[in-house]
Amino acid sequence: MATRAPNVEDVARLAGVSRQTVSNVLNAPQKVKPATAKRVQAAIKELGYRPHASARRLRTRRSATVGVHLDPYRGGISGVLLDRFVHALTEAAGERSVRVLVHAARSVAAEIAQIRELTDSGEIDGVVVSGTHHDDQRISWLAENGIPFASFGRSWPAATQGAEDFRWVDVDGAAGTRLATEHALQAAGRNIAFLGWPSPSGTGDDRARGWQEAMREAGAKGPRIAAVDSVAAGRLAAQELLAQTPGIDAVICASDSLAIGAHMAAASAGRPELLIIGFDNTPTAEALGLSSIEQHPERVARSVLELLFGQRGNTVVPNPTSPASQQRLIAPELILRTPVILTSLEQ
Amino acid sequence: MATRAPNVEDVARLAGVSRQTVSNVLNAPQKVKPATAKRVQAAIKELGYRPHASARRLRTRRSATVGVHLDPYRGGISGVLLDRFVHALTEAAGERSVRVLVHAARSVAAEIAQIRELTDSGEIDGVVVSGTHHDDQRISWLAENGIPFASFGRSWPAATQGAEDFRWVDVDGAAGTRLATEHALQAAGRNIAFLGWPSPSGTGDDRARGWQEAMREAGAKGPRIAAVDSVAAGRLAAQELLAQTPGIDAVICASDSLAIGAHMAAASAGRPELLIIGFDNTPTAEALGLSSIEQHPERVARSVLELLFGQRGNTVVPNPTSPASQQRLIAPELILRTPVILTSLEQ
DNA sequence: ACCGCTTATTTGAACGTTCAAACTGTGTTG
DNA sequence: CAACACAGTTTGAACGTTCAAATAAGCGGT
Repeated sequence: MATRAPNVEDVARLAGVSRQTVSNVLNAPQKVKPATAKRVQAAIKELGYRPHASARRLRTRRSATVGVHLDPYRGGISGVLLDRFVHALTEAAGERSVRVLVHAARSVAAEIAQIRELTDSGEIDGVVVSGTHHDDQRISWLAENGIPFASFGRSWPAATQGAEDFRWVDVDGAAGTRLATEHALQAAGRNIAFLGWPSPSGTGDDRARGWQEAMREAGAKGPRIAAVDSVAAGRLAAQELLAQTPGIDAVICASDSLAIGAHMAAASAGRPELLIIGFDNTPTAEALGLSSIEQHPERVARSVLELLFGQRGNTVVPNPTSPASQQRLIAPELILRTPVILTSLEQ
Repeated sequence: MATRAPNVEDVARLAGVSRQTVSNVLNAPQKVKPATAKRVQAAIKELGYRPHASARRLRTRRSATVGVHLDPYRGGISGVLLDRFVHALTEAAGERSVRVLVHAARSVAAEIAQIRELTDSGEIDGVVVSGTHHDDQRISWLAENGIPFASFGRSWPAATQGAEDFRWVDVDGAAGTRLATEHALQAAGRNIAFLGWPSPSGTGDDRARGWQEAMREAGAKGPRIAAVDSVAAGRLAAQELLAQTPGIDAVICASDSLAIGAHMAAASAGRPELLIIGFDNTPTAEALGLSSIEQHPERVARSVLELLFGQRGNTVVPNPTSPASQQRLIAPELILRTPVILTSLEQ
């Protein structure tokens, strides 16, 4: 028992060839005569040979591994979407033999320090960044240090500072709220409010724009209000909205948290049937039967990997130097549900 | 630009010592005279030296990396707890320089194949398993193949078959439902129902037991009903319960999904104030203000790592051969909230 | 028969680290 | 004072792979 694991030499001996030929069978099969390859494959199978990853990494100086930062758990439902993204990324990476290494840090500085350590020590070849924002330090740092990366989240104007332009995939938030607004115009009425986040917010303003444009095109008008991203804040803001503007026909929200809050407020105000549409399509929205915008994080993950590793394979592509078509917008989808109507009896 | 990264030899030259001394400064400082260590540290800093992980792994035959399987995303809120666990595991691992490699597979067979590949190729030293169940194939396979592992989820009788006993950490489900039941007995009344999952279910039956025991001790009695783990099924089951047993004072649930369903059913039945307590303390329960049992996945993660890697360090401990105290139960906590009372107006 | 060209295969070296053993110097002990 | 223990340090080798260069084999054309 516990005998040494077979290596490339053992396989070579059994197959009657040299080390390098075995290596070629695995890494460049077209260089090997089919008959030879067959013998080698048989030897590999017989011995149960598996290449030692560290030796390969040491020699090739590539790890075929990508680092993903996990944002700290804050409670609330906002983190759920990113977890779905990480899941999807892991699945897509597995299909092309790319490994996913997750890491966590409490601050941006610590995150950067960690990425530096992981790349310097050769543990990862590149990084997937998520949740980019205005003036994102990570982006410029990664670009300056020549570390290959791609992001879930676009380059918001200020973030681009220093870093030319980089590879990103994002969900077309404006298209999402446009879908929602157009549906509401048709199904509920013309007085449609938008409940979003305080400006400036790249993602938030983008989502507001879809509503705004759809309203303008329809010649309709409605109030735009803002609240920080939580159920409680959304509820408060919606409460005030409904009190001041009684004729509201629907509320388009920048997140499911806000939508849930709005739903509660609507029920309190005696309008439990009010059409409310959220964003992110979280399990919570699903549980309550709230309509929402599905981001399709699986598609985002696949695209991010394509930008970072190319169409196929597990070798990272260096950061682009000239602005090429290295950005992709994913079309979201409107998920309509019949809501569980709420009526708050408190207060 | 793009000059070769410094290695141990470069540091040695600059500090006027040998390779091995540099290595010792990093891995066994007590073997090095303080004055020498200081010189070496300075040289390391000056060059910005960082050991190459692959070379180290190759030589030591350890990767200081643990594999974690991500269960496929099924929608619903049940996966949220595991994501929290993965987060916590990543944070705790980072503190002791253990890497976390996530992988995904669509079937148990594929998961096992993946673990085999990752261990054979030396990418991971051990595995963290979650969601153990009756007759869990992974457990026996890991044990048979001598792959170090620890699990979030205990060894349910049938799962132990073949594998003696293994290292696990779990949340004391019975203690959780006992807390919930005792609170309900005191705050709501003596007729308390339990809404759980169909038997046999290791986790589910364990949670039922806490309610059962607390009720017996109080000399109280109540119905036990079952539904598959979804909001819809929970709602249906609770609807029926409330129709058949009008005197119910509270409902203890095996999950937040069931609790949300029960909450809706209660509102429908004109009893929106009925005390309902869920399990898992998901963001959804938080958003709705539902009381629930907090599992403290952070504590679980820390314990799992301690079992797998020992009190400190990043070297895996082999699977135990004799039954030692290699299991831990984490005490859950009852989180009380003032619910957003629901009344369904449908139907 | 020779050359040139391609295809197939082998050989030596290198990636950067740590292990194991050898080698110093310094103090302790009988 | 020789023998010994021991802390501190160095040296050669090894981990398993792939790169780069060298060799061998096949083959058509002159």
